[in-house]
Amino acid sequence: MGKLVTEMLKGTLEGIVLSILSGRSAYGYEITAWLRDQGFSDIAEGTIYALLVRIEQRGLVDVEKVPSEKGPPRKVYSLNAQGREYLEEFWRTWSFLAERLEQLRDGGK
Amino acid sequence: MGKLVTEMLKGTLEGIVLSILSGRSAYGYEITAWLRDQGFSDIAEGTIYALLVRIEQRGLVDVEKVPSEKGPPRKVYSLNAQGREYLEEFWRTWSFLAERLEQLRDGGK
DNA sequence: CTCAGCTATTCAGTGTTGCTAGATACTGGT
DNA sequence: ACCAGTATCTAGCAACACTGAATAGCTGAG
Repeated sequence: MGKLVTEMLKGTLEGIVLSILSGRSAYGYEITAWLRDQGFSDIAEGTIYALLVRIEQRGLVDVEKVPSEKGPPRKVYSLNAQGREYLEEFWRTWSFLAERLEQLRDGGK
Repeated sequence: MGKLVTEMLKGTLEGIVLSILSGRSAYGYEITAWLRDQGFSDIAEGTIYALLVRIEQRGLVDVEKVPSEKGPPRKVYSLNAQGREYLEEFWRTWSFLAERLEQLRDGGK
């Protein structure tokens, strides 16, 4: 991919991560690995950590420090009530945008 | 809408505008008005003009100055071959992202 | 004629976001 | 002791959309 996907991720990456956390708790390293698996090949390590700090400060997730056998302690994030609310708002916004774009794609044919 | 849609527009607004131009030529004021009609209520005037300058500099559009009966001359933009190519790339990237997101939305249920 | 209001474009400054690139820290195997 | 894999954090950067204002041309009301 490249620059195009990078710009598109602005605004959506946050929703993606929250969406992952809505299914199960997870920590940064794990989320990054999972995203790479899903084809987001160039998502930078640091990006996820910075994003997690942000959503924590906004109170969308709860954090728990869990010791790991394989390295430094993990910070495990889980979506809280406020986060769920925000995620719903995210999906509404996404739907709005996706609809308009699909319309444009068909119309532009 | 608000901040959420603003962030999501980063990267997609460009595709939206190119997509509009793939159907017919248009000028900034016209595009802004059309977008507002489509529900993008808070797209700023200046944003579209800045975007048009950008895509012009990247050689994705051709420009023609056309006198207007109702005001200063219009800068009418039309998509050129390079722009069409770029637009296709945009749709590929969009599809990639949209697919992943739909998957997440279903999975997160 | 002048001023308000619509048309039309431009620009400097700001905030948010993801990336780059590196530092830091803990564990286990050689 | 050293290295690889796990795990997190940080400072500085670039791109993009928004804010708010300035500029400029035309028309119709007063």
